[in-house]
Parts: sequence; structure tokens; C-alpha cells
Amino acid sequence: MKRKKIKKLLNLTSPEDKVLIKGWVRTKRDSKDFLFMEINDGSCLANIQVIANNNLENYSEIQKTTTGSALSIFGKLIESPGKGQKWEVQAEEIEIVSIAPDNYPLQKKRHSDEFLRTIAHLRPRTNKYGAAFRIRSELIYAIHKFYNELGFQCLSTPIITGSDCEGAGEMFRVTSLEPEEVSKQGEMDFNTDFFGQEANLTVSGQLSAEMFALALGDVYTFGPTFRAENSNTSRHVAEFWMLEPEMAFCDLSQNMDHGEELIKALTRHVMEKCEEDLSLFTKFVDKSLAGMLDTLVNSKFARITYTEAIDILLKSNKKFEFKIEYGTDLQSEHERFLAEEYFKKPVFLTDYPKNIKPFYMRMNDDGKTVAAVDLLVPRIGEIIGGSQREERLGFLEKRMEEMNLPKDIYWWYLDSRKFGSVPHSGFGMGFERLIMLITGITNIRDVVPFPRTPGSIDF
RNA sequence: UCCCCAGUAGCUCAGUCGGCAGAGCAAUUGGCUGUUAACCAAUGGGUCCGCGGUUCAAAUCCGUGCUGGGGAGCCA
Repeated sequence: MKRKKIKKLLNLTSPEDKVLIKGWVRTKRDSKDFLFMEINDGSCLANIQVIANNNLENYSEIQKTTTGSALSIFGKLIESPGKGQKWEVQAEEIEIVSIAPDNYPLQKKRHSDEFLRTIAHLRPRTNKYGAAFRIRSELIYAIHKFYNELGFQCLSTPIITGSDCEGAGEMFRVTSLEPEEVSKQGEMDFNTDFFGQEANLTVSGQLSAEMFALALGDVYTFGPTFRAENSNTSRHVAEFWMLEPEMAFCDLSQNMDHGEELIKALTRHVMEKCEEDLSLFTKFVDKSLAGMLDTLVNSKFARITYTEAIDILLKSNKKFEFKIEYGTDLQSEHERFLAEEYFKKPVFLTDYPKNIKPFYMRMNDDGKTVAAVDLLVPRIGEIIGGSQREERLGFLEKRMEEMNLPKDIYWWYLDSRKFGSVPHSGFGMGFERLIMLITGITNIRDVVPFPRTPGSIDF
């Protein structure tokens, strides 16, 4: 007989004579002649209550099951006479798959996120993390569904790359050279390395995606991305997933339309498909989350230029630790003020000064600013960073010269501007930051199954 | 990398002025009840993060290291 997922059972509308469930004991309430257990199999947040009477032949064994133990239960699905649940399973046979000994670290009590991080291999067995990772899974599906329906092609850009996506951050080196040999020679000879040149883990698939957008029209890449920055914050990990759409014949304004539509669609999808899991977060994790989700779905995101943002900040009369100055990047406190206090909703900032943005962003007519866009959201800050790309060969080459970038390395990138160049745009969205936004989880390490951060690569 | 805070039982945490190491939950044993983080009783459980110092005496004070957290920078 095939096991039934608890999610299916709890959604049934009539009793069943024979059901088989398999899962883990979350809690047990023990009596003299019978006991109640709540079983969870990960298919949903809710447990199913099982009642076992002492007429079961291995009853004394069943009494020894502890929180975390794995059981296989055959019995009847009946309407529960007790309060608190519609259905319960009247056990007829219980097979003990395995017992969790008394040093099982998870209790039926609340644990701190910090403690659970130290047992990242067990934390998906808790309500909160089970819910978070089901939502993560559903979001991955929603992203592919969204793009499939829009006619985008999914592109797998390289994980190992020879090019540095210009200032996106510190990179992890990929090499097959032996460390002992390298230290003997005193330096790395890349000619003898696997690729015959320096190689790194990707910090962005953008440049590759641009090539494909100029062939397939609309594309997106969605995969792991690596940053070797020594960042110790609740918003940074060394390995994360980034979604990067890239669209031909698309300007900055359409780029923003797309980003807004994306976030609304993904939020709506989770609200529809993950109602139960999401309710855990609106009730226990962030009381203001329901309002935030409503804002994401129903409000029009604000759009202002960098210059307008500077103006707002200067006129705000708010005391900031760092002074506001045209020409420098905004500090965290400034971004938070704009998204959390001033607009109280996501806000697109566009047209940044050229000197604080990378070479590939399109020069505006003023010659000072570029067609960049960041989306700032409350609590998290930057969730999207993108631009309209510089499609004019002359402008692009001039910019690369100003920034002392070697044109020969980028020959293929420049080629795309020589042959049938068109206006095009795209952005990168931090996937984990999106999960934080939608669940109210405040630390990025808690939305990644096994987070990688400076000094930490356990599990 | 910088600034701030923390580390005591399996977990959450208390521990006053430096003077015998504590509670709740979990575990174990027993009791009881269609129970709902069940309840009641008893029992077991400690490298007080490591190292060094001050002191008759250190979980407590000082130094240092490690680990974790919050914030900053960098960014998605």
C-alpha cells in the first residue's frame, strides 16, 4: 500500500477506512490505556493526530517513541471527537521505523534561530523552517512559471568564468593547481592551470545573458552566484541564488515595469499556494507582514531619480549618521528611510551618477548619470539592481577607456554592439532577499538550507 | 574588516555585593485523564566557552583567544 501525504489526508472531505501514513513524531501525549501522537511528514505545516490504544500488539514499544522518532502508521481516517482538529487516524498497526534517542536536540518548544543554525541539518524539521523551505521551493517554481508564461527562455550561464563582471565584488578563485606547488614556485602560473588562465566562480551571469537576449529576445538566468566579500551581515551570504532577466528592445522604464510585475506575481503566487505556511510568518514572525504583502501586491511602486532622492533626504530634517552628498552612494540608513519611512513601500531609484556605477550602464543625455535602477524595499534594502545597458559601441568603448578596462578581454561583449546592437535592459534580483521580504525572516542565513558565510562552511 | 553585546544542564534562561550551581521544558520512572506545547509526582543530568591572571575564595573581577548575535562598510 502506498503512503498518503498528510497534506492530502487533511484536505479530504470524507473518512477513509484504510490509510497509511509515514512521518515523524512531533509530540506525544501519553495515557494509561491509550496515547495521542502528532505526526508530521513535511508535506505541510499541520500535523495529523494519531490515537493508539493499548490493544495494539507492540503498544509498550510505541509508548517508548520520542519526539523525532519515525513511524509508519496504518489505520482509519475518522472525524476527530476531540477539539482542535477535524481528522485523526485511529491506528491499527504502527511500525516503528526508528527511534530518536533522548539527546535529540529539537523539542516541541520554541528554539532560537541562532541555536537552529548550529543544527542546520535538523532545523527543516521545525515548523518555521519547514514552512520557509516549502515557500522557497514554491517560489523557485513560480519564477520559472512566470517566465515560461511570458515567453522568456531560461539560460544556464556558466558557474566557472574567466571574466570578472566588473566590480560586482570579490571572487572565489577556481584552480586545479596544487597549493604546495604554488607555494614552492612562489606564485601562481595560470598558463599551467586548468583553463590556461585565471578562473573564478561567477558573480553574475549578466554579460552572458546579454549575448543571449540579443539572440533569443527575452531570457533569464537563475542559479547560484558567489561573492567572496568578507561581509558579516544579516543580508549577505557567500553563495546565493540570483535571478537575472535580460530583455532586448527594452528601456529602463520597461525594465522597472518588469521588475514590479515580477515581484507582484511571485508574491501573489505564494499568497495563493502557501497560505498555511505563510500564516505562520504573519502570526509569529512579523506582525506587519500581512500589510507588507498587501502593499507589494496592490500598491504602485514609487519611482524617483537618484537626484530626487538626494533632495528628499536633504529636506527630510532627519538626523543621519552619514551626511548626504550628491555623487556618493546612499548609505543603508538613507535607503531605509526612503523605503520604510518616506514611501513606506518599494521604491525604484534611477539615474545614478556614472562614477558610482559599472561601465556597461547606458549613459544618459546629461553625460553625468547612467540609466541604472535599484529597487529598495522596506527592512531589506536593495533587492534588485539593474540598468539599461549601453548599446552604443562608441559610448561603451569610451567608458571602458575611462575606467581602464582591457578591451581585448571583452572582445566578444563589444562584438554584440558591432553587429545588430539594440537597446536592452535587465537586472539581478537576490532570491534569498525576496524570500526574506515575503516571509518576514530577518536573517538571510535562515532562508538558505546550508548557508555559507565568512568562516563558516559546516554541513 | 571595524564598533557594540553575549556565551551557565539536551533547550530557554535566572544566578544580588566575589562566598555550597538554580528554575521551566526535554529525558527517565510511576500515576491519571479523548488529550491539544496535556497534567501530577519522583529521579538523573554541569569542562559555568578555552587559556592565563587577581584573590583565602571566581560563573561573577582583569587580560586574551574562540564562537555566536546586532550594527557599519561592500552588495543581491
